[in-house]
Amino acid sequence: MGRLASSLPPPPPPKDFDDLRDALVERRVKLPKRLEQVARFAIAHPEEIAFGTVASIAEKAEVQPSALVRFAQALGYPGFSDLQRTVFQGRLREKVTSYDERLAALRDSTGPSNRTAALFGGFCTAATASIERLRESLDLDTLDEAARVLARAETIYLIAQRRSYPVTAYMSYAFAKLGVKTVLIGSGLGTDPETIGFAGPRDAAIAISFTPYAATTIALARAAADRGAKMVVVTDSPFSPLIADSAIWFEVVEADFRGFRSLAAAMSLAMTLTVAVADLRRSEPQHDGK
Amino acid sequence: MGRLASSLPPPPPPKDFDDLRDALVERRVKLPKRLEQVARFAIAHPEEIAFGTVASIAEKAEVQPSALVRFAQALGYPGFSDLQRTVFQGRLREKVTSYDERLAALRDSTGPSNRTAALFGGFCTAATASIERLRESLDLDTLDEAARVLARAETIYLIAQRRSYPVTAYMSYAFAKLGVKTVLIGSGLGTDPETIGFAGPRDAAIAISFTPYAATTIALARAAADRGAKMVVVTDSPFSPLIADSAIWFEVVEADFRGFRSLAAAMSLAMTLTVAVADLRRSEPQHDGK
DNA sequence: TGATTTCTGGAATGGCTATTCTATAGCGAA
DNA sequence: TTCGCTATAGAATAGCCATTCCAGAAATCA
Repeated sequence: MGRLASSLPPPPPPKDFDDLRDALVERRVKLPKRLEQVARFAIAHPEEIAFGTVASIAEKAEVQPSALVRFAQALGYPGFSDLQRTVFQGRLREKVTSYDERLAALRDSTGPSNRTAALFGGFCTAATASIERLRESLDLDTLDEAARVLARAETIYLIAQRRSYPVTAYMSYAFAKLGVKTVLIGSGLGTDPETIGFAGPRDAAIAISFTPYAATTIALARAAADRGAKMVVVTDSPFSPLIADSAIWFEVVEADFRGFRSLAAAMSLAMTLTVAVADLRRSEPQHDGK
Repeated sequence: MGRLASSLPPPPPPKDFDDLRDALVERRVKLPKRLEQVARFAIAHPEEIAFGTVASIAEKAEVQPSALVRFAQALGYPGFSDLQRTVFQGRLREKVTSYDERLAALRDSTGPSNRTAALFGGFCTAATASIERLRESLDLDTLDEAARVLARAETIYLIAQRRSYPVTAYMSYAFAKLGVKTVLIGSGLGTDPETIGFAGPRDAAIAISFTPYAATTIALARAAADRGAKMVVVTDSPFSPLIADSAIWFEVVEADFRGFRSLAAAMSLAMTLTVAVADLRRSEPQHDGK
């Protein structure tokens, strides 16, 4: 017995949430599969653990109740209830009381001591400001119309370069997942003009460009429009050269910070269009496999 | 019966802690002596009520267990457990997860007649919520460290697939504009493993992946790490397989709406890293033309 | 491969829980 | 005072709770 005890120097159980989190993240405790699953759930949904009962938590984590108890015991607690009380309920207790203090501390330390922190704050602010502005200015009827036009199209061409390219790249991915046929222009293979040549009156194109408007985007958008494709344009000014070709256009003015404009508003609009089109297709199928 | 019913319009039970507090303080509910005592205790020690059992609370409040039940019923709740869950546990939950709740509320309120408008609102909320959450949880020291490591690198490899690809695509563009040498992986040419083969100890790599982690991203990140490149990882869980290869990692949990996760938080982080690295390079040049 | 240990699912169990019930105490009105 | 009513204390109870236990499935090792 003495030998057995000495061969197992039990590490002390984590005393608060951060302790536990660190221990799990750094794999300082090696856990079997199911207990690992419990650990994931616990880190992801700490309030569930704080307030739930063993049965209810087990159901949500898709685990047997006994697994929860074993998890707690593997960490060095006598039972699950102890873990729950000490770590998860303690975390919330502490949080509320120290909330105001943390806030005050934050306010004090907001000196420019950390330049990177200021950068991060700036970009976050720019992003949320852009989104708020678009939220107020976006015309919902135009949005609806754009979605309907795109839903009716056989193929949707996605045209963007440079800074706007990530937006179409995302749309390309999301549309594909939703089973909507698109062609992503601007992948850099140099065959874009030829690709656009396949566009026709039954297709549509989304063109995205901001000042300074990329020449190729303008040219490609015009080519698509000339071939009769319905155009949906996202740009930053009513005077944008893209608008000439399009009946449907959105004005998206992104806030900038340190000369870098946010993409957040354009992204939100893009996601909306993507899902809206997929929804419409689903409710009134017209261009399935054709 | 009609007369009796109309003489007792039962006031709706307070739905959150502030409601209850106001109702009790303003004496809008008149309570008998012992129940008043319970009310005092509840306002003074809300966490006791949130976490305790009827028996334990009763003991601390120097009251009979049944008094607690009667208290809850006097407020309009069917039993004490309901009051406890709705008001006292809800209060703590809200503090921590207000972002998710905002989203849940949004989901419930089938707001404007226009479905597309609801979509747009949802994606905007998801984006701002994601950004706010990251703003609170991001560790600034890690951010600084990541920027320094990347600034020291000769070449920065950008690894991402699918949903995360737009983020690296943006970084690739922005880094290029700032004169930082990068290699964008995942352009779909199929030569990525070979490209990663050029990475070495003097380079760094940024790998971005969220659940479900793309297998190729994991493989490519590992390959880069094996060759000695410094890794900076952006992922959504401490258990992400990417973290194994990296000392520096960011946890970015994006809110989702209709099953589509936002990219806004990851984007803000990406922009911050990009500009921070460029700033560092400018202030202490070390890897100009080599 | 087979032996041995570890892990897991699921049922069994005893204790504790919230709630109800009832006798009685308290209190205002007549 | 006595009546009528409400509020209370405390015991009774049914249900759920955390935990234990064990047979069998996996994993590990030789």
